[in-house]
Amino acid sequence: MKMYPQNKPKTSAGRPKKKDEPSFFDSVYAVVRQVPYGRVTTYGAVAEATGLRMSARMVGWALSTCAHVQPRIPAHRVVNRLGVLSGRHHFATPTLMQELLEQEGVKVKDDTVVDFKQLFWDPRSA
DNA sequence: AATTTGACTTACT
DNA sequence: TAGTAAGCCAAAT
Repeated sequence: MKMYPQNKPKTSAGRPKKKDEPSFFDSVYAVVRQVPYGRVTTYGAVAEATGLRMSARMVGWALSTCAHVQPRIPAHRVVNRLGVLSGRHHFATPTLMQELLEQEGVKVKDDTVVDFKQLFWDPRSA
């Protein structure tokens, strides 16, 4: 059940196989990197920003690979549409994501971002 | 090569 | 109001 990629995906951020064809992952990374400090966004919003609109699942997959990608992606700023830290268990430690958020001034309670609606950052408003 | 799973979301029953 | 179904695309088994 370990769906973790042993090898870097050929479409990883660092090595796009096609120069003129930005991969889905690259787009995700680009968007997530644009998330301001102390703000959060959702998988759906990122997916929409990348053109995949509702394929938010892929955003999560892309972020799963981001852990070993060079330009470290602030994946802790990406939560599901409810503001829940659904991906916390994919970090180095399950509590890392929450701690990172709290470090940035984002209050997290019960694995959910407090005032998520206010802290939500829409990629389209970049 | 086909099937299953996955950091999700929306819509229908 | 809650539960179930489908959609999305890619990687792993």
